[in-house]
Amino acid sequence: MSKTIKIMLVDDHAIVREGYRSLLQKQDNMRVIAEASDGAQAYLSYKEHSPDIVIMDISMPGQGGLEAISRIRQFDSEAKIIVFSMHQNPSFAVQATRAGALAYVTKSSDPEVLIRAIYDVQQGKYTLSADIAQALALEKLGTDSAALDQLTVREFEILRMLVEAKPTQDIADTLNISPKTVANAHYIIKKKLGVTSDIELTHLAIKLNILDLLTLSTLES
Amino acid sequence: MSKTIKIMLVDDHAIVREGYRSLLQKQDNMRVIAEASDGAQAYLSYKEHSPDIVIMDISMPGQGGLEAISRIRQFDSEAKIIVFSMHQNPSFAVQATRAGALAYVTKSSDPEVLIRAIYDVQQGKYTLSADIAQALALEKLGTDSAALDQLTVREFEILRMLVEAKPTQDIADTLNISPKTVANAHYIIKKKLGVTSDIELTHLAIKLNILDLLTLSTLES
DNA sequence: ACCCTGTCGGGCATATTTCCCGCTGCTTAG
DNA sequence: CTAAGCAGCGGGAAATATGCCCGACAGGGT
Repeated sequence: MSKTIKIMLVDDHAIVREGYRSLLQKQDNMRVIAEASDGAQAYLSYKEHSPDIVIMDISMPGQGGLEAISRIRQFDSEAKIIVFSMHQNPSFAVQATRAGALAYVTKSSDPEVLIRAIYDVQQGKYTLSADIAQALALEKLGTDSAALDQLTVREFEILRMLVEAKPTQDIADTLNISPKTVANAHYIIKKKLGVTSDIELTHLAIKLNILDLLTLSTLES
Repeated sequence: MSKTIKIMLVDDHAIVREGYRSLLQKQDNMRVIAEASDGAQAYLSYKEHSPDIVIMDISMPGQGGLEAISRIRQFDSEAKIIVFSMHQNPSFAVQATRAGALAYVTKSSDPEVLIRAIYDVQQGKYTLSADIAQALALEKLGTDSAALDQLTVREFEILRMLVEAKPTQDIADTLNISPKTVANAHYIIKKKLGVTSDIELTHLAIKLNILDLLTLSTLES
């Protein structure tokens, strides 16, 4: 434990970065050397600062965290990235690790879980927070749809944008690919998930907690 | 600036509470005197500590923040509550203020916006973060929930089946009309409601409580 | 080197959407 | 009674989207 671990924080909420910093300052062998508030910045900042560990949120505006993880790992295949997410859905963990993350910790975990994960990842160990590990285990037991895990990282990302009702053109723009590719992915996604209409697709997204209902509902009154 | 402002924090993510604390410590006239990680705790803790200001997240497990706000205000109609949420959706702000919050600040705002809100609320002023104020203004010019009244009875009937992902053919069969008519109605409905995709249509249906989520969600965890 | 998988997009036949139209039947007002 | 208006029904035709195919290319693993 002699060497100082250099850490980069990526989260679009300033208050959360404040929290990380405050938390990590209490560990005398960790230092926050860089921060970013979106995926694109994260990539640039990684190249500039070469941190030992990246702590990254994956639900960020624009080109999200998964894309950033891929890009960073493409640049440095040794990059050690911990995903720190609000999503309890194990499929997010699956996609994150597929994109190249070494750990997945939920924000509802105790702060010490994150600290543990940093040490583990530093030593090259893979980590899942307890709640996710359990959910993943349940999913394995055949229960419900691990159907999402059939999707590739890219497809998953496109799916998330699709079910937020983003127009094909917008998706193509943010991912810098052709609308035709998005349309093809759209088709593949429906095929893999076994649905035939966009409405069914949306239902599925709700069931699988990809679509955050809280962002839409809140009615009655 | 003589009196110290006593603050209670309510957020289910420990890391975010850490962030608040770190941030507020920098203000020498504010002190965090209590914390809670869910709505029920928040209510009990409020009664015990009588803070000057409550900073509350509203997307929490269980009975959530809105419920907690109502309960607290029922107990103390002078309670000063700031909602600090990740949701940019203005209807959250509407709901929050309806429940009795005096301010709504998004987590993507600069930390200083929260500090400002604390001072404002302390003086009884109502505050919205800039992004929400704008979104709310836009919403006024745009869609409103009475859009449904534009639909004829038949159209409404077809809409309900559509958003349940019933195939066009099935709808035609149950209503004893031609699939072509259903397709036409489908088109008219989207046009009247001002949406361009079926995914948007489904979102709208959820917002307007046409689609009964309980029939598909099976939520847990 | 080789295969395998993921990503990207062109091609193209088919299906759907979009918008127009005309027809019916029911109400309401003049 | 009669015209006007609206709901419902569905055909036609052009514009788009979908479904499914393909080939290309890059990176990883054996």
